[in-house]
Amino acid sequence: MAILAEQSLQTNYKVRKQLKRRNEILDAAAEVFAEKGYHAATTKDIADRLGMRPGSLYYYFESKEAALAEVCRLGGQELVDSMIDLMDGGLDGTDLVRAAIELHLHPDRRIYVGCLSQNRHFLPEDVRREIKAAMQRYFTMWEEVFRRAIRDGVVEHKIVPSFAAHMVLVLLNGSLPGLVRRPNKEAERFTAEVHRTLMPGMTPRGT
Amino acid sequence: MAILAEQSLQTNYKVRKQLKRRNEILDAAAEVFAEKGYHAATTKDIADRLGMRPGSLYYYFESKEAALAEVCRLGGQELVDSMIDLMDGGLDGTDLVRAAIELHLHPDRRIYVGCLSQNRHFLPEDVRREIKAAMQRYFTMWEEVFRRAIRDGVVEHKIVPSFAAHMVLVLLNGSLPGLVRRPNKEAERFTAEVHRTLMPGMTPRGT
Amino acid sequence: MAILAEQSLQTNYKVRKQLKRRNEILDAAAEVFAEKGYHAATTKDIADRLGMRPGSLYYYFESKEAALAEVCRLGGQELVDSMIDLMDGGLDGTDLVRAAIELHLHPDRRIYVGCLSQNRHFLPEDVRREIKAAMQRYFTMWEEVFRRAIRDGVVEHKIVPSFAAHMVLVLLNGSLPGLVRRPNKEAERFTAEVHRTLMPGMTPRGT
Amino acid sequence: MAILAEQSLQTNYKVRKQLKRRNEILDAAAEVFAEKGYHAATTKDIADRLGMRPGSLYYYFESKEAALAEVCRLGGQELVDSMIDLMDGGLDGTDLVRAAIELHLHPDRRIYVGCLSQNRHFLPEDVRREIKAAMQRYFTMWEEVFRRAIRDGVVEHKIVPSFAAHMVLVLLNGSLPGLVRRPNKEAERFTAEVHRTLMPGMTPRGT
DNA sequence: TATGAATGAGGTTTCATTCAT
DNA sequence: TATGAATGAAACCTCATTCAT
Repeated sequence: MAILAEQSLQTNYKVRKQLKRRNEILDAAAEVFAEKGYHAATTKDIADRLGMRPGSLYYYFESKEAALAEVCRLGGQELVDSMIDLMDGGLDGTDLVRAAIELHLHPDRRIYVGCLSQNRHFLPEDVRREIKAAMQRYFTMWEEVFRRAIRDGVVEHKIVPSFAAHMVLVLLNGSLPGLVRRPNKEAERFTAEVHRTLMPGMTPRGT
Repeated sequence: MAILAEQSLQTNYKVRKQLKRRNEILDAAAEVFAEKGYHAATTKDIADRLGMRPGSLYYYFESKEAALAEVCRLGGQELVDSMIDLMDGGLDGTDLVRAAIELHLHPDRRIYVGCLSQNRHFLPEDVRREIKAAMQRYFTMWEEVFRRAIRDGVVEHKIVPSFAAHMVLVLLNGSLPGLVRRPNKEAERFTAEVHRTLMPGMTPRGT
Repeated sequence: MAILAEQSLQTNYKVRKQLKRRNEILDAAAEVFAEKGYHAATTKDIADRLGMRPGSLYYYFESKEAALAEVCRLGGQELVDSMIDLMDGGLDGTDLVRAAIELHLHPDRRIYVGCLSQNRHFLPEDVRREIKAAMQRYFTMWEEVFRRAIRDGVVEHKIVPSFAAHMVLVLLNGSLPGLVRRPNKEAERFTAEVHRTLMPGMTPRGT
Repeated sequence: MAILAEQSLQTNYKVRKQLKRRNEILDAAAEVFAEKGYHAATTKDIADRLGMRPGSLYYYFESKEAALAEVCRLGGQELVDSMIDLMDGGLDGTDLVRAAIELHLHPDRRIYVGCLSQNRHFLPEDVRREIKAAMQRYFTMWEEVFRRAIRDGVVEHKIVPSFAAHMVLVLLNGSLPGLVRRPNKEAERFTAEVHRTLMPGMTPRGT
């Protein structure tokens, strides 16, 4: 039994190590895809960033496309999950909107979200459908964010939640490529500025 | 002399015809580049849209990259020129902002602007610099738009023109891919909605 | 109308020329596949035999696999068609068997049949099914050949047609790789010898 | 001395164990090579069949090619050795031919012989020569089988031994791929049927 | 003016092989 | 003794580009 336990520990360690490497590769892929776009990015670009040879990537992924799929899936999942947490978090008014913006631009997610927003169109039909469903959920929650903000009186009630959500997302996604591979400070400043510019505009007058 | 004149006329006609074809090709290229992105777009995609064979494109352009350069140059030029006209046009307040938005999304320019905003990073250094300069001028005029709007009291004076310009452009460019190859009605509706959502948010309170 | 006719002629000529080249490539592919086997054969092997570069093959075929599929399809079709003609040709007894052997080893078909018999297992499911159906028909006709030969008294009635057909085909297919790329004389001699060795063995005693 | 003897015993055991594993690998390799052909077979295919990883095979073999060489060598050796035994065994007439067929299709050898007959062409020159020599001897003994069969009056004297040998071998080898990985019953039935179909055909009339 | 055919550079992918552990 | 990870050569394939016609 002692041996079994030891083996299990070692196996566990190996699996963890492999998963770690896999994630490093995913990170590199996400970064390159987000920066250059899926088609302009080569497997060599990804490998270079890891000090590997292109062929070695295939030890972890079936294909370049499969890596893209995984990045997009993870990105979507992350976005949805953390947004669910956020909605349950009891924030309200302006704080909720700001937190949602921060969530979208969060450094840990930035490259995944950037990759996702730019390149999901290149995925095969079935994966695309899956991703689309996640993004739908995410979008719905953004609408809810604005609905709550309106309810809390920090956003003008004439504003249509779905359109506001659309605009914010375009705005954030469009700014992502510029933020990838930049110091976090810059992103934080950007977040603040988005919030400062957006919110007063949406705030009801006479407040 | 009569003969010479005739020749000249005919030459003129031929040149015009050639130029027309060249423009058709530019349109097709702009469209495909805007839709798929430069690297995902193939010369065959472009040729197909014209009922041609890929090789024939090279009668009009030195390379795929040269076509991209031309599209971007023209797009930038167009944007700058029409913006200059707009600034000289005597519009003020809300009308000016709305006109600037319309200008950016104008059907005749849409694919060129869409191509430009997505793909200029892929151009060789020298062309990129040229394009960048044009975009700088364009950006400066957008700042001026907001400065005037603030002066006219239709935009909150706390809003920073440069940041407002940046956001509007990201917003418009990010929405372009969804508008290419769609009926104009949709784009018009979109323009209106952008304006309606954006402006109240920027309008000073107590007005 | 004169122009149209001329165009049509030219088009016709071009199409014929393209088809001819395509067939040359199919021949080369069939030859290489038959000699080395599908997996050992490289696109370079095929291209070399044509004085081309590997990439150029893709002007005519979607993939190496598609070329294999086409070769197998054509080989199967040819075998079935010519066997149908043979069965309708009024030959009987020994002549029929000999003609069927000759048909299978015919120089025009040799490489296609050799390729088909060796490599059809490597085709994707759907093509394989199609080929299998053709081979089934072909096999059935071979059974009929032996049935007629038994009826005509030149083959012992104790012999089971299906098994005889199986054996002859294994024998012929197994000999094909050795015959590809050899002077026809040799194949003719081989055919004769197969016939001479096979038939007396199958002939009823007391004749 | 006691210690030394113990060590020696242990070493002996280890060597035996290693040799056993080596043979298991050879079996797996032979099987895969016979089924798919040398080039279509991957080291992973072989390893999978043994519950190993491809890299581990290299503990026992220098290369994939070396494994093929070994399989072919062993197959050829086995064929020759057992054929020598057979020729010395005092069988005659029909029994000899049948025994030779059984020998060639014997379950213990099937995959080795199948691999050998299909893939020896892929071996490097020197090994190929060695194998060829063995096959020559084997072939010569098959001729002798037919010569004896003719002498014993069970095969028509008009039949040329060398050609008969060639045909039988093509027939048997061509049937091998279909028999690998099938229950032995089937192979036995096949052997019987080959014999039954072949022999009456070769038997002299008026017997 | 356009095209059919070919090219070659460069990309993705496979896989036998190596080696530290 | 076996393996996980990596490698690199070589394969397949794509596509911008050329050029004779």
